[in-house]
Amino acid sequence: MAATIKDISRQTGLSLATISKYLNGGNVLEKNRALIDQAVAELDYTVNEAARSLKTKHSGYIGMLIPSLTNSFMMSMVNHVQAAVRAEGWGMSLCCLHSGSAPQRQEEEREATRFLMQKGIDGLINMPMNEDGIHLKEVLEAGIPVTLIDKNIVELAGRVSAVVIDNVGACRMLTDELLNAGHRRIAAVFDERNNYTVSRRHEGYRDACLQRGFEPDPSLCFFMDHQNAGEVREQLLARIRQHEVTAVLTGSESRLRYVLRLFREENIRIPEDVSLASIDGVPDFDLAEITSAVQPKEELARAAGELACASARAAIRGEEYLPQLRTMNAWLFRGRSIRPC
Amino acid sequence: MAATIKDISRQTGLSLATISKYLNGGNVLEKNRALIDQAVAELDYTVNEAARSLKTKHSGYIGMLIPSLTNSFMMSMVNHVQAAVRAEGWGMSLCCLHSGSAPQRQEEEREATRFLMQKGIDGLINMPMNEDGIHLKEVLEAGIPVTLIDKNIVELAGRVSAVVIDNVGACRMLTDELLNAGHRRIAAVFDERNNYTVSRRHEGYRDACLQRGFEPDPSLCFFMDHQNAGEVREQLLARIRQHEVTAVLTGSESRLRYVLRLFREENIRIPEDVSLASIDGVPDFDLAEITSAVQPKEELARAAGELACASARAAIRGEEYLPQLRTMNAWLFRGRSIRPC
DNA sequence: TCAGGAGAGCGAAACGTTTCATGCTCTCCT
DNA sequence: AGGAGAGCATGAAACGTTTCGCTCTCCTGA
Repeated sequence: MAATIKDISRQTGLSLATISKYLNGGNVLEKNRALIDQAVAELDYTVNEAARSLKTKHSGYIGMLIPSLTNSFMMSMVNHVQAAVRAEGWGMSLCCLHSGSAPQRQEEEREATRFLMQKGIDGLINMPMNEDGIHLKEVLEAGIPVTLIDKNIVELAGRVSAVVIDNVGACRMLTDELLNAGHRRIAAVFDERNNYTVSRRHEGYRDACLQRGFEPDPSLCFFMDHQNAGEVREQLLARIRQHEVTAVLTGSESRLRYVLRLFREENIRIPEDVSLASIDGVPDFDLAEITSAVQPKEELARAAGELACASARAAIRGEEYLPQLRTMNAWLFRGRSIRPC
Repeated sequence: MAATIKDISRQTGLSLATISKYLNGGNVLEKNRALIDQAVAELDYTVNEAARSLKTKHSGYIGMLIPSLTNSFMMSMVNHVQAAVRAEGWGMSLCCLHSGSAPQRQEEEREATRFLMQKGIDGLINMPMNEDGIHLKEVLEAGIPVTLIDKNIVELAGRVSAVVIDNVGACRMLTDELLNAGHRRIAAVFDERNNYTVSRRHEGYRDACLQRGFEPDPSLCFFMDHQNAGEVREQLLARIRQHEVTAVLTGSESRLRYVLRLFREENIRIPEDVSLASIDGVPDFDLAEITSAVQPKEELARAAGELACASARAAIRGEEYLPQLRTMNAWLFRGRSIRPC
């Protein structure tokens, strides 16, 4: 049976209060400190987290809730959030969603949030599916600090922390790269509409074009979801074949993959037949050498982890903690997927 | 302030014991059931897991401990273990290692095991770094059931459950595929030596050759680690250039990636210059079309998750649970990376 | 010399459950 | 009518911490 503080008390002759105080960083006399240390070592004592949780009302866990775990971006987030959080002594309780359609996932996200709350978390790191943040309402009401990662929710500004990429800048940078190579008829393939990230990226794409004095052709801008994949495919192929499109910009790893597969199936060569640039390469971008905006994934994740720990600590101590918004920049990887036009 | 069982007691006039019993699936009178249900709904009661843990000595968490989270295999494991475990009502506490070298990782694995134990877990799912399972000793002593995933530890047979791939069969199958195409001088590139999975895979490779009546040339079999990467590279290239090797077998996703990068850098074409087969493709194997043994990742992970939950439940109930060994088969994906020799 | 205060230790209560032993109330049978 | 026994309900103790309010000791400075 595991030793308890009572056993330490018995062995040292000190009271529970004193021992608890010392174990939590309080001051005790040198000789008592030695006594306790010795007893702890001999009895192989470790604090019972359940009892501590009951008393202190915090759990020692940071929850992490993400919409899926099927691409290297997410993997990196999980990996480095975990590292950051553990380095500060917190456990990480992970939930990833599995439902197929977006509305189902939104519902699942609400369930999963409740699940994590129920298990007990001191802070929540979330890449939200519900763009309105409805699922975070009760989390915040319960006084649990929330850190958004990769996707911000404007309605919650000032109430939650967030760590995001400068999506506008990243997409502008990529588009500029294509524009500099002389391309003007640039198709863009984004994820589904009505999504914070997507709209920022679209904005960057449009910005870059406007700066060159032209409004991008809206019919070249695709927001691809499960519904319209086939349609997008046809449109895109037709435009490329008719040379109405000389370059393609993909707005995410998943869309890049889709486009790469499409090109391969249709024997469209990069960059001979069409130039390509993308936000985020596939993990082995050095295999494919796609020019891409590389997100500082590790920094992003670490920052989120650290922010979450800091705010959880503040919440526990009852201190005020003001939510932070941190924005990071992607850098440009120049591959061989663009040729001058 | 969150409602407690006492509030329910006050509102319904029933005793704590009755309410607790009902909440845990016990029998109460129909009218009391209704009373309690109503009070729970009105007060928005949820059980305090910390208090429950303190009393029952279990935490509601399954720990998952993996050596890294940097390839799609691991990602799949995490993703589907999480799904399986949550479906049964358990939380998942994730730890992934980050140290560079193998000995450091082994030490980190021991630390991380202690960390998880300290946080409190009812079961542990582990893909072990320490091949001797030394880090699992105190876990088992504490009566916490362990489920190994992907790598078995023979010394622990009968004391832990395990879910693994038939590595021998998978590698034999791949080697056969190369042999059937007429290849005889097949180089093999495995992960570092002294590793359960690696030795099984090597066995499969050797088996297949022996069955054709020849012992594979040991100098064509590479066990690549951080130390000898450069050497392996030179050797392998030399052999290929001198046509002493007509096909390459890679023993893992990571080694496949290494080889693919190497070939690209050196302008070695697949399958024109050399044939290739691999355990596990890269995630987009349909891009690369490498003939590979595809592991049933999802089934593997789900089985591990379910096994862990089942044994945790048994341990909690104080029932005997006998550890299981489950072996799964990989299937062959025929790409275009092999040409007849 | 003595008031005042800092520093350390202590006892007891509290956190919200579960569970054991006991007690009560019916029902049903003889 | 009386008794056995099934089926529920209950009071109280226990799980292992933390923390509040108190006491005691010892030191400082006027």
